Amino acid sequence: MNTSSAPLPPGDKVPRTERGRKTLRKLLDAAALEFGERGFHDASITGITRRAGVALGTFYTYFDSKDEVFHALVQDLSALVRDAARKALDPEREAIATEEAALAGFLRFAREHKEIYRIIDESEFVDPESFRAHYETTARRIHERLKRGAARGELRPDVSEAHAWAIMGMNVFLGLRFAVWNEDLPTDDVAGIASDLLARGLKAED
Amino acid sequence: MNTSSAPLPPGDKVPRTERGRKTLRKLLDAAALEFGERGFHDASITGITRRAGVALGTFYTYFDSKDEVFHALVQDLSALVRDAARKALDPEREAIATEEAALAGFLRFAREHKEIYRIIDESEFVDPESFRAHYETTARRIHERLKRGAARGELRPDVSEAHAWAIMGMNVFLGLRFAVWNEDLPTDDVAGIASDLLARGLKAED
DNA sequence: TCGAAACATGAATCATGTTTCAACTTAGAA
DNA sequence: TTCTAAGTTGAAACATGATTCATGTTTCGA
Repeated sequence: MNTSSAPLPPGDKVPRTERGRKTLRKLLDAAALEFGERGFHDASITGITRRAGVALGTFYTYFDSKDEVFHALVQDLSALVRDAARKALDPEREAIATEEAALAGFLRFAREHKEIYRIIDESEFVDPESFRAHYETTARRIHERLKRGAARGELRPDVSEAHAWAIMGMNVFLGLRFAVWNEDLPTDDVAGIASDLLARGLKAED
Repeated sequence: MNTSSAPLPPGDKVPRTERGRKTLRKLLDAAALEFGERGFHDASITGITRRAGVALGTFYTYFDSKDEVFHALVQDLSALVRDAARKALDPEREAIATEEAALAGFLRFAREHKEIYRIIDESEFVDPESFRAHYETTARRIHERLKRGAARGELRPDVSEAHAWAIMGMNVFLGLRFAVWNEDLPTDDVAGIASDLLARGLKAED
């Protein structure tokens, strides 16, 4: 299910052979399923190894603990989300259209990977450092884009970190509502509404 | 710490005497502390009863399980948040100023009650029904306000559910960043930036 | 003042699921 | 071929902490 090949850092237990790398990959993919489906608390190592088709003990060849897989997983998935969003970008595009494209890409991704969404959300409680890092990095990236837009004269010159967090929150909640919980509106429509909000605000036409 | 007097519904274990009601209140307040500080998983019933100053067994006079206290707590706190936001409202105010006031109230509240923030967030995993209900209710309330603003001609006539979710997401993430994680900007400044975004969008002045 | 219903207690029981470990298999270098 | 490091196995040991319950204590209406 997960095809990222980014080298995961599971402490000192890095696999040394091809077989090892494959097993590690199987475990991570199984963990994504297990955690995504049952949540951290209800997930069990047994469930992970069963899904991965390996014995219970094998798990401890690659991870020191339940918390550690979760951490590795968040790193892995966080990178996936980043890539998905980045793929939707085009530096030529105008600033607000860029945000629209990023959101549209994010929504499409979220629909395909609802588990990922849940896991990153849950990292707030299981692995707070990663959670914080994930959102701070994301916000920083948005802020960069906004500043670039301002420099080009497309956006107001006072775009700030708060604006970036506002946009990110918007995106996350729109994703929750229109990708994870319900798909009653096309992703492009949702992204369109959001970008229109960024462009013109909500005021009635004068 | 919690002064709400809303009648909690802990199943069939409603206290019948004054003493009982007091103990229940102590347990709920203790639970808010324990869950807020350690998260659902790391929180223990022992921790709750210790904080409440009662014996372990007493807990089960009022709740059937750990999940049930958490549920009762989310109901309790969700009502608190609602009240806090409502208090900041004034039907006379113009639509966007109303949203600004609501956010400002929310941010102040979040700074005072960081645990509450965490607990409601964590309900996504421990008590998904309540989580969903909390945000759907909140979004509905925002949407109502927006429609009222549109009817008064202050907002665009096409304000939608998506707008409500966008605003809610904005508020939640601004709360996370500028109330829970860091207080480096006055709540009113943050609310001002957000309301300005709603009013004019991000485009450069023409 | 009395008795029954409420409430409180905390040691003991239980359930669950993580982690260890000693024996075994596989891969691949010499 | 042979040897060794890497990888695999799953039953058993452990840890943790949620519940139970039999025994007091308190409250309060009659």
